[in-house]
Amino acid sequence: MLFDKYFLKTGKNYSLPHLIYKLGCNCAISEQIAILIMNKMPNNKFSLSSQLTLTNKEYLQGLNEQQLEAVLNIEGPLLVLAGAGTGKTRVLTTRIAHILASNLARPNEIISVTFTNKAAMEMKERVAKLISIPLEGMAWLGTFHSVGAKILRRHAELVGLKNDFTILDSDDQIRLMKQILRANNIDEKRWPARQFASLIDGWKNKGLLPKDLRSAHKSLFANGLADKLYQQYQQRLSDLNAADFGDLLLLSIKLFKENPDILTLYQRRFKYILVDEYQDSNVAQYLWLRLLAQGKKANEANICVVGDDDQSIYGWRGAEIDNILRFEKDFPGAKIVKLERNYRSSAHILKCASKIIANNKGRLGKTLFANSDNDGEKLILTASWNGEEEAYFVAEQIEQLQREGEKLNSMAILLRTTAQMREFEEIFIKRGINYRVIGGAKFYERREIRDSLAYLRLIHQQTYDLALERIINVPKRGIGAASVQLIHKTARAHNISMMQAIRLLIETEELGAKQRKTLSFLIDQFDDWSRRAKTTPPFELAEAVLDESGYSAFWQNEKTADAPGRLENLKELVNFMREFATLEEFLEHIALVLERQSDDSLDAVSIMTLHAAKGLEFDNIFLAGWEEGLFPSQRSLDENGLSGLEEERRLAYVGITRARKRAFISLAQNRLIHGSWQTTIPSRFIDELPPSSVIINKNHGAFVKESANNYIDTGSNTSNNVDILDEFIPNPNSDNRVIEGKFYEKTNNFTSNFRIDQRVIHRKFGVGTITNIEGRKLSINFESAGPKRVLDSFVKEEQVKI
DNA sequence: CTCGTTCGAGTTTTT
DNA sequence: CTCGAACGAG
Repeated sequence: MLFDKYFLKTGKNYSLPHLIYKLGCNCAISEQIAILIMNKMPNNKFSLSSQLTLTNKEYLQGLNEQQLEAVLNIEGPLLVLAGAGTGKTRVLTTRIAHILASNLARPNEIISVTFTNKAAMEMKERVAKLISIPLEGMAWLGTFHSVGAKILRRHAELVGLKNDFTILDSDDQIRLMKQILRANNIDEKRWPARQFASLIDGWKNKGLLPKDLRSAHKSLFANGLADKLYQQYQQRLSDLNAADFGDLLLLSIKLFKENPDILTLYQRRFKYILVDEYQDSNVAQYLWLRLLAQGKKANEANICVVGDDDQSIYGWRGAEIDNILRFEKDFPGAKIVKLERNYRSSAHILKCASKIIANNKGRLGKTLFANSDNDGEKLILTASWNGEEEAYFVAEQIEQLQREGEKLNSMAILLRTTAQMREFEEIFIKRGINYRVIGGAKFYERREIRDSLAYLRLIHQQTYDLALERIINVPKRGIGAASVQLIHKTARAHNISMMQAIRLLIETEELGAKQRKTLSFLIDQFDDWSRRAKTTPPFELAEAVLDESGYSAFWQNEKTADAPGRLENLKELVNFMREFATLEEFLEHIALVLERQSDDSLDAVSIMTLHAAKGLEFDNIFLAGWEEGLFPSQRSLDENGLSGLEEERRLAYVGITRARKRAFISLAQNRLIHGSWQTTIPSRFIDELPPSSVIINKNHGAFVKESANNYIDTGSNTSNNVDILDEFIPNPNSDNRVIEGKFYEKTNNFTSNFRIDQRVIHRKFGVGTITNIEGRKLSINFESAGPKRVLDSFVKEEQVKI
């Protein structure tokens, strides 16, 4: 390079501005040189500050050396290994800002992909904040799937679709699958549609079309018919002008492979490729990226991937940790930047996380170090008698933190399984601690939302049979399986949509008189709605449809505990639609990006799975259920052996690194699993914690021993955590245990936190009012079910669940 | 066609 | 235990 020559020839330490002046470079090039100099000079004579003065770009302010290196190295392949809490998003967004500000590409010439809508949104907003460019400019910043869909829509006809193809949700997918299995006379008991759907999903994640299946794949389902069924499924999708999630990438790959001219078009267009959370990418995503990057030689590809091999926790869903491990091989000469300065957690917390993850083999190897000098608080380890007491401990601890001035918003409970959530919800309701459940059933996966969307899709596109099947008898109209079968048969026979088939059938005698009348009315309604859709704003239309179809009334009449919540969700959906000018525009976005943002204006503890916690951070983290079999999960161990264990360990790493100030790990000695009590063994991960950063809490029900100190600081104690813990494992025969100095009896004399005249909700009986309380037994007068006596743990206070 | 009952299965789930 | 799907009686 020119610079190399110059530098070697002069051998002098010119000031950077001087150098640049001499070389007459423009600003963007000069930054490259700054980096080169930094690398060339053994003791880094050019300080960071001189570089900043030089570049004088305010968006670069405050980046550390590694971050700056990741941002400024824009030419050629780059792997950024970003440990937890090291400013990964900041690097990505600043890098985009830098490319744009240096006029190296226009916004629509940068493709940057993420896994979640949330991450994509955050990036858009942060880029816009760094440099003032309009958000719409970043047309190719989005999730893998939304970008894939965008490309696919432009060339749909080349893969057997029309450009207005529908994106199927997993519900529709299963429905379609069932039809195919039925048509092939396959025993649905022995070969469930759900299982086949997940198999196909797995194949699509691996980039496999039906023709690519090997016999080992085929034999996994229906005695070797798997490829035929998969083929039929793809054919049906094409007939329906629909694609499932997997297709968005798989068909894009197919499109690129079969049409090199189109691929070239995109390779030229995308001057820079950026990928977030690369450790979570699967084979299909890898192939897709590689095709796009192949416009240039591998060592010149402008592809920048950011990720953390230690946070790869989606292997069970097809993510290939190998993608990140072999990036250097795929792109020879790739530069690797490690971000290891952690701005989030205290030193003790980082030590715990690092010690655990160090037990994994095959890592790229990073060591996080804390940014502050203060070691912070040690991790607190607590054993409880059972799950209920564990939740009790957490609740007490939360209240204690609250008394110390911590907000509920600063706390989160991270669990391995969703099944563990119930116990926490129950105690929080009893104690009046606000909480929110993150993840779980997604907004768009809820029945009421899917039903509403089916109506709207059908209004937009009357040929969308799957939607019609979904709502033809919702609310109940007296159109049962027999009628649907007949409609189906007629549609197939004439090769028309089901809606068309109904139009034919209501002119004949084939249906019962009642059904004919009902369907005729329904058809008229849909025609009317479709007409109105052209002039009415979407939210108004939706409101009218939900009302006129009787769908809202259906939930209003339903007296179950969740009915009010569902009505709330419907309102929310209608509200959300206000942002859209046309129904089409709304539906276009809905399949990929309907998410409910949580309301942080309310102070509440968050409850979520460890998986859902990735990317989030809280001051105070509770990690519950650290028991062998539960965490690490037995199934992971059984099915994936060592690699399964390592993924569980990464999950532990993710969990601990969510904490800024405090982390609490807890376990229960006994746990109710599938209805029977099991004695547990503390998780092996507990043994992997560094004793010098852990405190064992014996001020809890599990610990019968009296002691002046509430905690044992293991300090430099050589014995491992579990041995120490063992000393304090409770006596199973003792019913009375000490919690925070108070006498707490396990069962009978428990006073209920409910009060007479309080309004409560019961899972089965619905809403009612408490008339009497005896210990834990409540007498309740239910509005629909009448007076009943139930245990307090079966009812919840009537309130809108957040 | 609808409602009630029994039966069986049971991590994690970014799109 | 606790949810859904499947089946049989009105």
